[in-house]
Amino acid sequence: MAGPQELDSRIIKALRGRGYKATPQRIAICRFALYSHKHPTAQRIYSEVKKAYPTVSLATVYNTIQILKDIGLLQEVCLSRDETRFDPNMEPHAHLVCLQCSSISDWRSPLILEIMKNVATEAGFMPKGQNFDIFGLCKNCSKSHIAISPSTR
Amino acid sequence: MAGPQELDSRIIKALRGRGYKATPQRIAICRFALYSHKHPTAQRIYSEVKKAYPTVSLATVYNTIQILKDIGLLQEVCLSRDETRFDPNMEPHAHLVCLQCSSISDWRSPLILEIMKNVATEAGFMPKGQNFDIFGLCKNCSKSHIAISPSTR
DNA sequence: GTATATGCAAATGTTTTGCATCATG
DNA sequence: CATGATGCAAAACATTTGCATATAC
Repeated sequence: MAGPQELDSRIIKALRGRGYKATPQRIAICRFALYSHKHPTAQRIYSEVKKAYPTVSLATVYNTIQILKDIGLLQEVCLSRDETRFDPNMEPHAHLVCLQCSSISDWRSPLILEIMKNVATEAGFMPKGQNFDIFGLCKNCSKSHIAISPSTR
Repeated sequence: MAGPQELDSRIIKALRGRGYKATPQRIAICRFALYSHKHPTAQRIYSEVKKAYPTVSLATVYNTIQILKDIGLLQEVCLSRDETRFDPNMEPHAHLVCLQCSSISDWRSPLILEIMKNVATEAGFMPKGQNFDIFGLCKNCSKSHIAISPSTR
């Protein structure tokens, strides 16, 4: 397991390696965006970083997000017009988005890669990336759903 | 094949059946949103309908889109923050989004349903809907890509 | 010391809302 | 003819931009 200071030095290395300055605000933003495992929104990152740096601006948050996208460490997950989230998991995977509690969890499946292969061989489409969102009820919420309305159909 | 007037009467039936009035603007909007096969944006629908109804407003377009979503004839496809499109194909399918020519085509695959089944049995997640976008180069664009830069890697 | 990043405020673009007028059923 | 829809303008948001000041290297 990587400790906090080890994560920070990874971040600093990644930024400097691409010619970006490793400012404290940027490091804090990267820490949350890359390692919080929360699929955060820009606002959420902003609120979080504000605790340590009260004068930080949304412009800086967006600027840093853009850098992370450019260097391939973060991708956008656009669930709906007003629900843009960011995801540091760059491997092909699906998001299980709970319509009740709004939780988002990652789901890895070899079938995703298989679909992308099929698309290439059968449609001549050359895939570069993907975003797969599955909307429904998570394990917890579907339990309580059954408990509350057992005869719904 | 359904003729234009047959499509219109389907639309009118769908609207009235749910207690909505079938105004000419609404019919024109539905016609384009449901049958143009273009995955249009709200602006695109607006421009198109403006040709026949120059005073139509974006508010009416959004209002009608909302109705179509409510009655299950249309869904949102959020490709990125400034690329919200609408899709009348309510069957599970993927979108092949070309990064070069911006074309979007539908891709049906039984593997998508299989993934949704796996998610249910293995993660206890009860899927209600999905959105799967695959970004890359379409058949045409990948051809010209190869032609222009044969040794790229 | 210099180039770059920050934070603020203003601008942008999409979607939503309020309301008086108008058209559908 | 009553209810609900339209079109306009203004409001609400997230995101981007411009610029003077501050900071990293």
